[in-house]
Amino acid sequence: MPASSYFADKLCPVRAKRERRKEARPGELLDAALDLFVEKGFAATRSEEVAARAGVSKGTLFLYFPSKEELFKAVVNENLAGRFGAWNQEFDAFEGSTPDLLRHVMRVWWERVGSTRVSGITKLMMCEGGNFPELAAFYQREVVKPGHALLRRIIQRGIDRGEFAPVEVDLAIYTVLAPMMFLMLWKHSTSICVDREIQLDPERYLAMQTETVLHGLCNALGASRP
Amino acid sequence: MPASSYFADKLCPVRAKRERRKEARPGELLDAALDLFVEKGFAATRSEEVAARAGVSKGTLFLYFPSKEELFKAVVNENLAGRFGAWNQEFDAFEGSTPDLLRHVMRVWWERVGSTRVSGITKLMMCEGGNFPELAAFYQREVVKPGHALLRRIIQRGIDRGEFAPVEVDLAIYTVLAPMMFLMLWKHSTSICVDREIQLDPERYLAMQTETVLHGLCNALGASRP
Amino acid sequence: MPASSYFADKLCPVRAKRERRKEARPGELLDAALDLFVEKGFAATRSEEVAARAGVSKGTLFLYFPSKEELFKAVVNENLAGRFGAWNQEFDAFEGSTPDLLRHVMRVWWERVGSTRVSGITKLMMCEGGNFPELAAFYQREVVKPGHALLRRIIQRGIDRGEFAPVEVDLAIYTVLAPMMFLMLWKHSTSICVDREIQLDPERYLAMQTETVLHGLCNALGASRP
Amino acid sequence: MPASSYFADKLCPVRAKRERRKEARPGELLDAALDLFVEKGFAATRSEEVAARAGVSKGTLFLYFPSKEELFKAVVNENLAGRFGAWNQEFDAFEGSTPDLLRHVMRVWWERVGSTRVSGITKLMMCEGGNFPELAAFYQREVVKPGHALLRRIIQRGIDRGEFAPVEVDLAIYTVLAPMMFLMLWKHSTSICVDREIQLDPERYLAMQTETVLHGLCNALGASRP
DNA sequence: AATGAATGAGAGTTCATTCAT
DNA sequence: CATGAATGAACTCTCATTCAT
Repeated sequence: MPASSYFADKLCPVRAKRERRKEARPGELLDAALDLFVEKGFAATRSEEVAARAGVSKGTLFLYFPSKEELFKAVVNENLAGRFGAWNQEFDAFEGSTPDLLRHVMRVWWERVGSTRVSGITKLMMCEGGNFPELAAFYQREVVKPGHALLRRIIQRGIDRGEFAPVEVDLAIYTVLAPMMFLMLWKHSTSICVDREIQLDPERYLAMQTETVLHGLCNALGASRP
Repeated sequence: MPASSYFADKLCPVRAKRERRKEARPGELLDAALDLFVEKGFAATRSEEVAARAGVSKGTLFLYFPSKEELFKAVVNENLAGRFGAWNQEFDAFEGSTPDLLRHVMRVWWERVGSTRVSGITKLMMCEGGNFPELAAFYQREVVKPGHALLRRIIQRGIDRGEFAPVEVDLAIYTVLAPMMFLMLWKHSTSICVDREIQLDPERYLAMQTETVLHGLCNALGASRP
Repeated sequence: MPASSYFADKLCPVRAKRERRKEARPGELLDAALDLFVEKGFAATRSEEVAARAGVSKGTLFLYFPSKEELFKAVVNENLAGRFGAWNQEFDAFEGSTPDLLRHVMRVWWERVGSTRVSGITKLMMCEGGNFPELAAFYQREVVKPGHALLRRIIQRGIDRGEFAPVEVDLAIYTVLAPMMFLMLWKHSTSICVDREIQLDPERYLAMQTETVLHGLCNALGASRP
Repeated sequence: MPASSYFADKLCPVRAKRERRKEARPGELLDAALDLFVEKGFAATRSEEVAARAGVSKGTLFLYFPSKEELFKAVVNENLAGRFGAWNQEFDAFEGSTPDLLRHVMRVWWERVGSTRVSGITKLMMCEGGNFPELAAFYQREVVKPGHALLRRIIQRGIDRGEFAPVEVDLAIYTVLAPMMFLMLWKHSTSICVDREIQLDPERYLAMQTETVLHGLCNALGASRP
């Protein structure tokens, strides 16, 4: 579970209980907000409920976050935007083949994002982005762009190393993205599934799609119909 | 574009202006409602705005539909639920191979649903179903179930005719559904796309996925892990 | 059942069915209105429902009565205000003792008003008069005043003939009125009664109260404070 | 005037202004609501007006009472339902004869209910109960039943002590109730009274009716016609 | 720092009345 | 005469945000 990194968490060994709670506040609020945003969406989540779930009063929420939109942005930072630095470093350090890197990336993505609450944020943005242009712009800038850049570098790495065919990179990004996005939507759209989620095994689905994608990338299937 | 079949439109060459408007009203309202529901979602669409777009006043809307929820249900009936009868007939009459039938179905689906406003309804249900349980139940019953049944029959046809491997049918349904659902989401989540939709050519994407799926169905890839 | 006397009902032996219906319209509307006003009250009765019960359209109602208030006034005229003329004549012609006249009046009132739907109008005015000042004024003028006058003449007759003590007439009126009004309220307040109206036998109650009142009138109990 | 006992009012000598207001709010709102319900009835009273009369905004009202119906129930509790406990105790402790007890009860009822705004609630229920079934049921349960029980015990006491004839108790209840209910209706139906309420002196009316009722109870007049 | 009472714009829905046909 | 489609003001209830304490 990501700790509160949006608000400084300077380490300090000795700390009174009261004070610790105070410093934990933003994190608790972000945690509650993530829960509720994912469960109900942005518009349908009431500020008061976020506060209640974090164990504080409505007023306190607005003490830390000047508006519901800013709260949402903080949630995005905490759980997605703020983590690209580490991810980029991690993947840059990868030493194996690019197909293996891509397999690794998709597995890791599933573990850290896809299978967690965090994937609900992406679903939320797809659903409500149109109604909250400022949030959409923020998400674009802070999540979509870095995410695309990350994938672009990987694909470019494959092309540069001769492991991938010289595909059109911007198109290839979406080939990789598509199965991940579908899984997120699926996972959070319980209302549309018939008999609980027995039907779709996410990990098998993802593994299969990964291979399909790799097949395409290695053989330039994405560029022309066979 | 589907004509108003939800409300009877008996032909009658001579017709007073007022009366014609009356008969056109439900259709106009459903049309406006579809637009707005797709654009903003269910909760964020204001009844008055639907009325305004149809060129009538707030009160008139409630003359035809007793509540916003019923309006939505009527939109679903008009554009999805009410059309399964014809689709079933059409596909039952297909005489070629089952792989060709599946290719036909997916192309036709794209033409008539996926590429039109109607796909926005499915996106909407995935996004807001959780907040409107009655609508979710209605959609389940009137759209999801018939849709699954339609696909199930096709897949079963393939198995029966020895064209498909004896895959687990309920699982296979989702393999077919996945790319269609992804496309719908994608199309209606402009707020998340970077530079307009240059990036993803839906028809190419769909064609490719169709072949992948068919490959899986014909070789039972979905039945056992490679 | 009082026929439509508010609208002229000139007798005419031969009449086409269509035309008769036309002339019956106002009466049917008044009848429906009486039903609904008594059942739901003035404010809670919807114009459309009155029309529907009379078998005509909303528009037709407003063709005969320019507003809901005028409709109500017509109902009052038809069932109460317009009948004082006949009642006065009838009671003026009474030849027995004044106590017997009073007994007769109260019995007759119960038969023609108290026990019928019409008593609901009085209840309605007591309940909603405050919210509809114009109706209250109309009812005052057209029903309360004539009613008081009717009773005043009877009581005065008793005094003049030496049958009643020289009571304060205006006070005595209310002594007579009270049990009648209570009965009306009671009859139309089913929501407050515990086990259906088994408990109160209106006729016995009225008979008893009549004797009590007569006792008071004959012995001037109402005339001086003890 | 009944103090706010529906909401606890723990005494606390020192109190910040804001907090004092908060504790007073429910009482102020109930007070305003009683005023307006009595003046206009339930349906015709607008929530916003209640709030305004209590000196707060629309929203504040709904902070304390989740709906107009609940507000009404609270008013009933505060002014009627919640007071039967004390009344029962008080009357149980009475040591005189049962006729004196009944005289006392009726006098006390007039002082504490009949002559106050509270009697307007009963009038309101008689007028609008039919349109608001849930309120009617609540009033039945919380007021009518306890009220009947209270009277039943008194009448039974009289019979048990040989002071009353062995009348049918359930019928006798209504004999006692009738004059009280008439007075309430009368008092709140100003719109029907001719020249202000000069005409009916409630206390004299009640005293007279009390004696009539007692006469009946002591001599079993209620059981058979003389 | 923390509270929670208070606000008020805005949503869905109802219904008396009008008027073109 | 008769219709019923259309209107729009009015009503109840919600919730993000403010601010005195």
